Amino acid sequence: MSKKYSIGEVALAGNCQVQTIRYYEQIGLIPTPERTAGNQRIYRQAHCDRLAFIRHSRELGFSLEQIREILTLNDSPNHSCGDVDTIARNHLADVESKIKRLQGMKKELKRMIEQCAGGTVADCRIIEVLSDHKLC
Amino acid sequence: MSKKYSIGEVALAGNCQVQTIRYYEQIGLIPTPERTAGNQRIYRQAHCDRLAFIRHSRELGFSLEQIREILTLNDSPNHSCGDVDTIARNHLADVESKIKRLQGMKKELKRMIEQCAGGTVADCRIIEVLSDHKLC
DNA sequence: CTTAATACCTAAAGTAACTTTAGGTTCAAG
DNA sequence: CTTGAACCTAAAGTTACTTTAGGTATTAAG
Repeated sequence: MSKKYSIGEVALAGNCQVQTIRYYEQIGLIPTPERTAGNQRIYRQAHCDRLAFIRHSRELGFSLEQIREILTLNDSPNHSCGDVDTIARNHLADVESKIKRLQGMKKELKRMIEQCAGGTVADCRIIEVLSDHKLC
Repeated sequence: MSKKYSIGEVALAGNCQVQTIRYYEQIGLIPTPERTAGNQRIYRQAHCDRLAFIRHSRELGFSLEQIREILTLNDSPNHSCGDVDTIARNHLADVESKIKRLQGMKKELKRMIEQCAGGTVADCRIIEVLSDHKLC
């Protein structure tokens, strides 16, 4: 049998809180683990991998329902990859647009910091710059 | 006086729902607007700009409290620029880290899409790629 | 001028994805 | 064998909205 891990160890490795793991178990995203004689959860490598996948996907901006979808497909692996592909492609477009806008914001913040040296907020024009109005 | 807008027009321009605007008003992020004789909200350009700023910032991942902070400074423009500078610098660091992580995501999503080309999920390495386990 | 379809109003409850709190139990070090 | 850290459950709280329910206002059509 593979190595055993406590919930605390798994949380540390998965970069989340202990309660978050219990929450994922509660909503059925992670299978119920074995328990010790004293009722404490015992995890194995497979649990760690699954949690890592979930946490990583969350950081990539997938919703728990999207993740559940992918995991379900993965759990019954005779599905075509196309569904996953569609989800990933949609997300890629989203990520690229976010990067673009953040780069714009970065530029503006830098400009602000430079210009801001010593005046008052009246000269700062943050909102004007960032609201970027076209409609209305 | 500047042009008047209904809440529906402002919502459309700001890319959000009508209720979201009322919510922002309720939590004090947007000033209470004038009303028609029949009690309906009337907005001006300044409201639209403020909403655009909020929505834009939200899309870029800032919390309402962070946004409130910047707006508060902006609303009392006799603050020294030092306050804004500090906030701006913090935001800049935040933005830069967001960009970095999004670029990581982008790379992985692209890799996912490539690996995913046409097979069944059994051949699909997404989960392997995304779980990316090192710890545990 | 009246009617019907929209768009608007308030207040309250619901949602996602967690986090915090409260009140215990178990485990591991000394 | 004790004590402090880590674990347990159940429930309530949080953020940023969205949905629902039950009305009122505005506007285009007849």
